[in-house]
Amino acid sequence: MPYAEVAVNAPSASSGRCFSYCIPPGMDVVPGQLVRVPFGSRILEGAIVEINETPAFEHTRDLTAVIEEVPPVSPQHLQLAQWISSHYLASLFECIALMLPPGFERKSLTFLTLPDRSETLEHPDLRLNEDQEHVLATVRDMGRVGLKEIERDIGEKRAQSAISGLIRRGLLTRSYELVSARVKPKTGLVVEAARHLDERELDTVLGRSKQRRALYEFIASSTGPVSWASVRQATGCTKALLASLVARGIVSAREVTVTRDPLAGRLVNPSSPLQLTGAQRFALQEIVSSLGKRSASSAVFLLHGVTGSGKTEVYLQSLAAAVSQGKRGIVLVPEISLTPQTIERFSARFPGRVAVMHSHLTLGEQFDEWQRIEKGEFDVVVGPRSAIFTPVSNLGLVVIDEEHEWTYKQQEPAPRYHAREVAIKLAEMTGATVVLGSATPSTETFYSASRGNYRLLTLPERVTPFENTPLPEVKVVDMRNELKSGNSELFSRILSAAVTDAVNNDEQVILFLNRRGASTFVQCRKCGYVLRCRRCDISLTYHSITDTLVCHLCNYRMRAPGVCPKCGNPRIRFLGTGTQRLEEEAVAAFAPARVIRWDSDATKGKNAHERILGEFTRHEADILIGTQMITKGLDIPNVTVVGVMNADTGINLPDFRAAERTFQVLSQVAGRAGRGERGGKVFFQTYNPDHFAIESAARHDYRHFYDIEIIYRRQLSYPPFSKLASIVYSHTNDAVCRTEAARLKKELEEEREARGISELDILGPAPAYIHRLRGRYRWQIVLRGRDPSGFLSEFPLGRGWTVDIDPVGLV
DNA sequence: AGCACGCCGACT
DNA sequence: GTCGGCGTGCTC
Repeated sequence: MPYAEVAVNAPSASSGRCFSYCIPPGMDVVPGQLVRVPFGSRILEGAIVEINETPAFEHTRDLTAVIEEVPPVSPQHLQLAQWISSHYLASLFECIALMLPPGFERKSLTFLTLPDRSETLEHPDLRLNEDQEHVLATVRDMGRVGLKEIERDIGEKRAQSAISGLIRRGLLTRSYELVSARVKPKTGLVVEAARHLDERELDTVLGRSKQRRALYEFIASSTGPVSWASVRQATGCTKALLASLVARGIVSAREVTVTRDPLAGRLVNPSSPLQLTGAQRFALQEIVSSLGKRSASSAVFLLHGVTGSGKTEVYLQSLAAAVSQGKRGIVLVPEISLTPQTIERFSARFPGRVAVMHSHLTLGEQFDEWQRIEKGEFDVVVGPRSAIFTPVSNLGLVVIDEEHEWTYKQQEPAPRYHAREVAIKLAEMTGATVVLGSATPSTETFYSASRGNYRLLTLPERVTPFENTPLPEVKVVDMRNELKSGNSELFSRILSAAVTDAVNNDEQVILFLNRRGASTFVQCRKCGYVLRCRRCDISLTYHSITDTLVCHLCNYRMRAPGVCPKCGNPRIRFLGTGTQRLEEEAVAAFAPARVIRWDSDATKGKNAHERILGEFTRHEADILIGTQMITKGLDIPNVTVVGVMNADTGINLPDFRAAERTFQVLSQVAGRAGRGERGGKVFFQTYNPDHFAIESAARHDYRHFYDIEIIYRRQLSYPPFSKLASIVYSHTNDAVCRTEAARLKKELEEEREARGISELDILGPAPAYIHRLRGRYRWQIVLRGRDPSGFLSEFPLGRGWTVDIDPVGLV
């Protein structure tokens, strides 16, 4: 009698815990399959992880059923899910769910029905309140009512108390139903002429009906089968008319599965490989030679090349090499750069063989794309971080473009995985090669490359249509001097002059506003000094209610100073200029230049991105104002001036990666200028002209940045010299939250001593950077050490705690 | 999501 | 002593 170990979709079945079930005779199951299982009083979904002759638990119940709509998860993906579950401390079922087709819903709906025996209904001394009468009447009328509907009627709280009262008295029963597949394959009617009639037959078979004749002729004139939907649209005929033709046996009609293809109707001109530079050729050779090797360990390459150095061409030719060996590839790109241009670039090189996974596709399109990947209809899958989980068999190559991007880390909900780490793990299991590409690699990745864990491939030159266009010249503008000289405008004099010049010459300008983290820190307007935590070296966050400065890692607090502690200046200001104000000031300062704004407010609605971008590309506007969004994929030769309004706000985010982020963003913005033959100028307005992140970005010098950054990381033992884990407690009451966090910290410390672990710092508790979220307060503890994930895996956290391993951004 | 269990205060 | 509120943990 075989038994199945099942990962159940229940919140308390956290981490990798499984439950044992008996496989009833006649039920055919394999590991990786989705099943329904009895769990307490409910039926839940689960995934079979293992099948054994003996159960791991004595008292087993039977599996209820197999969920047929979903193909079993492959053994490799199952293994990957287990790794994600143990490393990121997420429930195994949630991790397996990452591998399921899009649109697979895992919701359980509750329904209310009357009990079978209805004699209790007539019981005389049952006193019911108004809500209960209402619920009972509704259920009597409808037979079966969804819990959601009752809740909509009388509110969640009242519905629950009324219903539980009724159930206790035996007047009502509750049942559950699982919605497992919200999306289904789409079918459509296809018609075809069954046989061709000659002139003489036409009249005898079709009769005198003109309409009938027109419909037949339309169908007969098309070569092969056509969809009924298109025929109906063209002829205006009804289904009854079609039926009369089918009945006469001269037209055949059948239901077929229709593929919802996101690339349908887009004609691409197939592109051929481009001529490579020496460095590109070398990189390609190295990658291709690793493809052939069937070694157990993975080969990870870091392809480090400045903007425009031709990384994509190396990806394309590496993929082509993998495909020619009968293998397949996955290309991960940050969501924001998954533009039509990117997709076209890949699909042009592999016509008809590229799958696109994208959150902007309809669920139906995602579903069909996924199914076709599973069937092996594609050689290359392009998509955001979740595309790493698509069922690509015979994986040979994984490309992660812009590997430093934080969008590769899933934040919410769990599992909070990093697609880069998952890809490396998957490659390790499949023997695939990984190529990490970036102009500004993350410090961790570059460190790995410098240690020889990854192989470093460098593309030093820019390959643009105008041979060897130098990187644009960057001018760092010291805003302290502007203030001293009496200019308190947003635009420095030099930027103002450059913009005016460009507009007069019929050239275009991009003004970039770094909005992230603005207005949370205190900065001296004279010397640019920003207060930082002495222990954690992250900037202190200003809290206006208490007029204090707080460190969000270790909870160090101080009263906000009235004068600058460094130079004594009383003008300590709070930054925060919106894109709207910048737009207004730009319109006023550079009239009659045409200004458009591109930020998350301006791009609400479908195709807004493409519309605004198109407008600017066609030179219907002279100045483009934007935030982070404009740093990606904009490639407009006519842009000759790029101004960064506040280059240093990013530096002051309370995040140990703030300098790295700033460097990356500035480098990317600087790459937006001078992509045409006229070259370009870039201006960084800043209060910190000497900061190494700004300096290195201005000099286009990654190594300079890295060499300094790695020293700071070592000094403060931040990654890559340690690993971090952030654990957050959230509660509606701030004091409860703080007390619980303090209690857990003590327990963690005791556990650390008990286990004799030396390399583990426990920082905090401190209020989380977003202290209040959706009405709940949040406090966090940060663990820093060699293996915080391993430490926490044997230390179950109670209710209300969430874990984030290797957190990115404002934790 | 329910149900059992256990702890604590108010009452017979 | 006993009833019942609710907070906590378990469901193979």
